[in-house]
Amino acid sequence: MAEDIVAGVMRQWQQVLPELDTAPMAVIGRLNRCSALLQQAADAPLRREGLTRPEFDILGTLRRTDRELTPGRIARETFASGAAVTKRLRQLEQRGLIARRPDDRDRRVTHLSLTDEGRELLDRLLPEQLGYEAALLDGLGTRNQERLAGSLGELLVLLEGRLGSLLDS
Amino acid sequence: MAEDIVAGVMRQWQQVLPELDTAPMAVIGRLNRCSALLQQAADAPLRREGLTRPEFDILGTLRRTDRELTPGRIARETFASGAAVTKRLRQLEQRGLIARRPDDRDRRVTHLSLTDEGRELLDRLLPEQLGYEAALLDGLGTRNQERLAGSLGELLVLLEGRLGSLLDS
DNA sequence: AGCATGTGTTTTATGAGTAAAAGATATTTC
DNA sequence: GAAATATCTTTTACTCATAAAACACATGCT
Repeated sequence: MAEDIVAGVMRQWQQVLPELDTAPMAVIGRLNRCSALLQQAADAPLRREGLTRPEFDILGTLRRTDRELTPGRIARETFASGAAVTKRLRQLEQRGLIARRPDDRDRRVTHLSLTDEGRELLDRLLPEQLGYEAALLDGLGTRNQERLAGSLGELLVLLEGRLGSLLDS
Repeated sequence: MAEDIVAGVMRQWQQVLPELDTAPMAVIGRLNRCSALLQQAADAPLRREGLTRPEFDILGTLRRTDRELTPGRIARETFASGAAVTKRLRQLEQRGLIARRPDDRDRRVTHLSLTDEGRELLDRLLPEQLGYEAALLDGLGTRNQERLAGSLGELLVLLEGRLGSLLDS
């Protein structure tokens, strides 16, 4: 069983400051490091199509909600700022992957939807992307993946809940 | 047991594309989301001291390796670009937290170390930071944290190993 | 000795993201 | 009906990170 980078870091701390409780690093440090590596590694299929991950997320959001969405709604759904969404939408529209439709009653709002081309690209790319990600996780073992997914789910619920109470600190 | 955001997204996909295998999302999607939330939430003690997380990492790296390091070495150790390290070192030096020493023989290289002030700041801040992170994880349960740390360690070993073979794709 | 090579650091140019302000228009209130 | 208010989108200004070029110098080879 090889040692990962974070374990090495924790061992270093133990030698220099033996009384330090480094336990949180085992979870948070590894989590951040895994995320960084995955984000760098896991988007290869997307990049081949000239899409960034946030752009892909917008296409996916439109596909899975299966209805028109406003820019503001997309911003909330993808946890991005309005400005970032504006830029991505412009880019996606220029590529012909999404289309705008003005609202009938409220001229401030526009509704976005996938074009046929956009849907075709996504439906082709998504299984490929998921397959690639599955390959990255291969070697963990199905049982381990399930446990990991479960634990992360609990943690995520915890963190989402705690977001509200973070305004205090 | 509440449902997390990723579970909701997976359910949406299941309704629109029932044959899609969304299993990787359960791990990778949650992992990325947790990391994003943690990075936003977990650095509060640092920010109070006017330090960014990457700056804090540099101080920590110097402290735990317990010897002088070159900028290049720090860049590799903290997974940052050389340019980013240059800027952070300048900032930390101006604040008097680190000191430069030119190499005796090779005038290209400089050696960096913590000043007394830098070490004092870190030794005060690190336990506080770890305590804060521990509080964030509280509610998961010790057993769950250990399992999570173990699974993430395995995944990390896997991903680190796979980094070399990523040049192929 | 002198020149090429390699290594380590810093600067420059560029791109991406965000917060805050601006712009546009509907809705509410008086 | 007019003015204030609210909401949604887009633009602007700024920060931060990176990649690539530029720079500085030691080392190795001839």
